[in-house]
Amino acid sequence: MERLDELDRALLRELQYDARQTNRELAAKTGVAPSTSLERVRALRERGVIRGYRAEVDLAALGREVQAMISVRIRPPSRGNIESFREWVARLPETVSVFVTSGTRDFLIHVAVPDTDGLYAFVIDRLTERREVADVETSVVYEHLRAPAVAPVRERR
Amino acid sequence: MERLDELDRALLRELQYDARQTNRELAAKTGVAPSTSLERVRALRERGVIRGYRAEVDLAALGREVQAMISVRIRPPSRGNIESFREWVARLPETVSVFVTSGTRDFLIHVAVPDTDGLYAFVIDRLTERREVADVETSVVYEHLRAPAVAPVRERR
DNA sequence: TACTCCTCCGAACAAAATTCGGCACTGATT
DNA sequence: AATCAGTGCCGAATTTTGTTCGGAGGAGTA
Repeated sequence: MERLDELDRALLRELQYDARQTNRELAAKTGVAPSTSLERVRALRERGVIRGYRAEVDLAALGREVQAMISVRIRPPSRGNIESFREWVARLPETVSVFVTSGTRDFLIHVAVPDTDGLYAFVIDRLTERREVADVETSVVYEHLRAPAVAPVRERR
Repeated sequence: MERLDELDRALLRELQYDARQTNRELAAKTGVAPSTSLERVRALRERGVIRGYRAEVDLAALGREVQAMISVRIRPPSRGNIESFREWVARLPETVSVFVTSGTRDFLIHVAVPDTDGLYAFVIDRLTERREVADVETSVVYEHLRAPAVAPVRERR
């Protein structure tokens, strides 16, 4: 994969910070012409460096006040079991994201639910309906910090 | 907080799927006039329901091929220790996100580093420089699936 | 009915995205 | 040293979009 130069990196920093700023702002902040930044960003998108643009939504505002990380052990941890569980869990409405991991647990599931009842129900109703789930451990998430995308680029010249 | 109606929800779905589509597309897909969708989206942003817009970047393309979840126990788990560790770890360049959790561990840190050496170095150099870190457990992340934002809205009429 | 409050609409205007011809630079070739 | 191809960037022209705002329509109230 083609390497990224300083301009690419600056554009990525800016777009992680605010993906909806105008191309003109992007160009001004990175010190190039709008047509140049447009072309670079398009290339980054086509190369797959930028995977997409997402609105970050406040889960609490959607009525999902309680978040948790649930670690799951699958037995036996065969490819078939891992893959089918992965597909299934990623599609549940409670699921925010899924990590497939090494170690004593095979999955780490980030869920957001309306309340603690919803959390309990998720664990004892949803998860246990899967035979391959051997072990579950739930931790409530008090706070979730995203790493502040690297500080935005300051204007040049 | 003011409740969300069907239009708000449809707009959120669309913006989670693609935050860079034009307001006109948004309006067409949700069956309202562009001025209406513009006003709704602005309100959602001002209310804090939409927290921001982010480009999703392929970490491997940035040379961070290895991801891990690192759970950390802080001793004693006093407010001072928790808060200072949280601020410190969230600012490290390796950190992708930080979960403050209940249970036997106090933190879960999602990191992305160039290679396994980088991971090892993060754990034995960075983390252990903090006195309050009592215990660390590392799991390599083989795969990270984001829950597919709910299926986009189909065009009305 | 008359009134107020909202929400949404659509046309007009301002601003942005997008295209594309051409210039400048680089490196290879002769 | 001169030529040439390839590449990346620029800026003006064009197309598309964002944004504003007056007014229409509907719901609720007195």
